[in-house]
Amino acid sequence: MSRLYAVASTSATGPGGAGGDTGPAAPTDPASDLASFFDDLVRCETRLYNAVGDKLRAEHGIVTSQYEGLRFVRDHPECRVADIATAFAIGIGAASKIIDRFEANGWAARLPNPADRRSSLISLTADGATLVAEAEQTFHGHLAELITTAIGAEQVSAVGAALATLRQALEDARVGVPVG
Amino acid sequence: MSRLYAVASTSATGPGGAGGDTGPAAPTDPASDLASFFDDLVRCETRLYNAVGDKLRAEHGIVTSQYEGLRFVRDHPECRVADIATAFAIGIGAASKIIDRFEANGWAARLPNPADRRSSLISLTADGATLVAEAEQTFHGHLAELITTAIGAEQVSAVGAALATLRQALEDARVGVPVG
DNA sequence: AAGAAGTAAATGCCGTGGCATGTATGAGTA
DNA sequence: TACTCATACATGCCACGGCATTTACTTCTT
Repeated sequence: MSRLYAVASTSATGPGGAGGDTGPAAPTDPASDLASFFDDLVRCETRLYNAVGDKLRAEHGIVTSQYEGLRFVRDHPECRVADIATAFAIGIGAASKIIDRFEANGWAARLPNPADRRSSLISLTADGATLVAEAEQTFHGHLAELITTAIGAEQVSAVGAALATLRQALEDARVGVPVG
Repeated sequence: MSRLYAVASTSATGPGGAGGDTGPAAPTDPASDLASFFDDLVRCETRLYNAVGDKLRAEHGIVTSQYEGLRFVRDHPECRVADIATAFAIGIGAASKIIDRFEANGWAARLPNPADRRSSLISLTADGATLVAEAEQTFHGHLAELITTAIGAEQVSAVGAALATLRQALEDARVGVPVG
């Protein structure tokens, strides 16, 4: 027998969006709206993250989180472990382990921090730089394929702007930062 | 000293690759745009997911993924393990283990499926229904607090519509579905 | 009917992140 | 200096998901 997929609450608000019909009663219940928003956000993120990761693994032997970490270290040379944790809203321990693996793979190195011997300055090795440069091509290409076939460039811009605003607000308020 | 946070957005064309950029006043390089879009999407998702999870754990002893699973089972009574895997774009094994934990906690039960003895029909117990109803209040309240203080309702609608479209496209194309 | 092939999901191993704890170092104070 | 407190990180244990494998059942083919 046929099964329902992800019908759930969500998307039901429909493309009409702005107008918002919603059949029987309330035009747009704010709580439902936010729940749908969150749901769609999480589902899009999961699938895009998975799909890009599949591609990155197949072509470069890394996954999305590693790609993101490599790119961050490249763009922030001599960063510290805590910087990585902050940027990705993960715990310090997790960030430390990410760098452990980068070092084990020869992609990055911890250099002594002369200003503070508790921490290290992290930078990519030549291998790491090569890897991330190659992976970036794959990443951009596949992302474009996935997104632009589904929504238009102007929607990407609009959503991107709103998400950037939201992101900034969450970061400023230190929302959703793990403890350790 | 204090370190930069996640600047990444559009500035990433840094050293090395400079080459043929579109120029200083053209912030709409499609590849960069999509990368920023993805980055902001992932960061927003992570922080919201973490923040809501903190609240849910504090007040109900569950985390976001469990809340989502409970809500799905409530909204899809007699669903099967595969339905859960499909809805959340996770593997069958992971979905099976989620239900294992729900059962262990007394929140859901596997009932025999008369139409196919390989699978079970999953439904919430009374405890599970109570829990998800309570958690839903927390979820909605906290989500509203986090989002509406950052972006306006019309932006939520616009972004939500675009994300719903994207989500639908990704689901239709079976993008980002794990194997197992 | 019998065998082959496909499907649903349970299980094991592994990698990864969260959280708690431990350890070294730096900063502040008397 | 000595003492206290805060910081930066490393490490250990646990929970969870991906993937591979296994088991039970169903469906298809002949």
